[in-house]
Amino acid sequence: MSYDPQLLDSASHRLIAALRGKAIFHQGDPASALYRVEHGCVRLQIGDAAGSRQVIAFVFAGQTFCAGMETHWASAHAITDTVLSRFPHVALWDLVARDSRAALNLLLSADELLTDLAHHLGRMSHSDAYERITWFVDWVAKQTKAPPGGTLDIPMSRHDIADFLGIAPETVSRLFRRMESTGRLRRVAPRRFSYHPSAAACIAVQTEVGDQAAA
Amino acid sequence: MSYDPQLLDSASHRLIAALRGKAIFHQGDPASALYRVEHGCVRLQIGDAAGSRQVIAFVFAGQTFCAGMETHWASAHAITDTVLSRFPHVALWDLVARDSRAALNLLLSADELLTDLAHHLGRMSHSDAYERITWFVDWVAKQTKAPPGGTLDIPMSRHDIADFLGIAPETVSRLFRRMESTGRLRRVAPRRFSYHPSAAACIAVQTEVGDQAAA
DNA sequence: CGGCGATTTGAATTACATCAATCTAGGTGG
DNA sequence: CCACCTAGATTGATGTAATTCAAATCGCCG
Repeated sequence: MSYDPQLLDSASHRLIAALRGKAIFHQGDPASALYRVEHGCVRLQIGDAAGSRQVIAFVFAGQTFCAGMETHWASAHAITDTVLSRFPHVALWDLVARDSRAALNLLLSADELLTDLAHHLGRMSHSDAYERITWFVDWVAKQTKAPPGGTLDIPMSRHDIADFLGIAPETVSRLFRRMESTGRLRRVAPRRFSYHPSAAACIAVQTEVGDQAAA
Repeated sequence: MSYDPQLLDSASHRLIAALRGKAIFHQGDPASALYRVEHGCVRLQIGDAAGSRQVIAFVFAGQTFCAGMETHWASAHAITDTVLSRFPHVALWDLVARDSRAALNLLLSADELLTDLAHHLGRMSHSDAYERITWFVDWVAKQTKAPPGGTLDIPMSRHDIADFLGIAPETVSRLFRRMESTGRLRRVAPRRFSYHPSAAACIAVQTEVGDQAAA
């Protein structure tokens, strides 16, 4: 028994588009719907009074998201040009009344986000910056179904990645460079790489030897 | 419209006791109930393969908790001798069928934990260790309704606090010492303090002057 | 009283942030 | 179509908060 996004299709909804960088909803605004990403990528974030920003999650095609039942506890922004399905709350209650599986489905999807967040919290504490970046790249590859050896698009800015992983943008930049030197990534365009997950360990050793020779 | 823990009382449940240090459930075990802390304090945590531990939340009297609908994504342990109400899932579904408010109540409580976790994530990234500790102490004071100027019990170990805030136990110890030097806390027994939240800023300045004189 | 885990303290190290200066790509207007 | 322009990205140098390792101390419980 697991989460089934297709179940939502029988609820009333409409497609909406959001251009790159545009807000889908703002932290503090009243919440009235649940969303599913059909195409593109969305960023969920909270901001505090001091102006600092925490990116809570990136949502790729196929995933649903919301942030609060009554008031949005986070903002949502389109990272790329994005197409969304919007399911108003009333349509969801209607669906739940017609199909009891839907209620369980909603609870399971909420639980899924909770689990993700809990594990992300653990990663923030117990992993160093390089481990976080490598995890992040592998995670994006999985979300976008990028094949090993193929092309990997990482559509968000270095700043977004930094605010997600809790490190400085400069450090993100440096660690991407490090991943390239291990052969795990090769840059083919800005925010686009070729992805070689297996190349990590062995080439790292070669590079160390090379570094010593250079020094 | 907000969360109402009392609504649960009309669901079938029984009281259970957990001695200090005992597990209430384990990460990975099948989940079959929701719990409410009647007396004492509970720790929710996840552990990874490497043996490192992330404390997700501390739950005080009056709060409900669970970790997953089907499988527990975290373990729960009693920090002090604890009394719990256990609400089996079947009793909850029964309640939901009788009282439609209950379903919304469950969703709201899940959302509350999600919000807490999101803000905790932000704190871990954007606050330094001392800010985290002061926040934590103030938070425990609020949870346990400790009055300013009165006694504050902080029942969890330094290690638990460290794994919650993502810092080393030694650092926790040093920062508690720092809070004592500002007058915000005075130690009256192990894990028991007298609590002076307003004393923070002004006495901190006095201490700096004193430090300079001593140096 | 003795033992053992929890806590505290100290000294040395380091990973990361910060500050500041380029560099690059993509969009815009002439 | 090209030159500019600006936000994002990169790179280097420097500082520091917090970890780590190690040792002493405390407090609880048998």
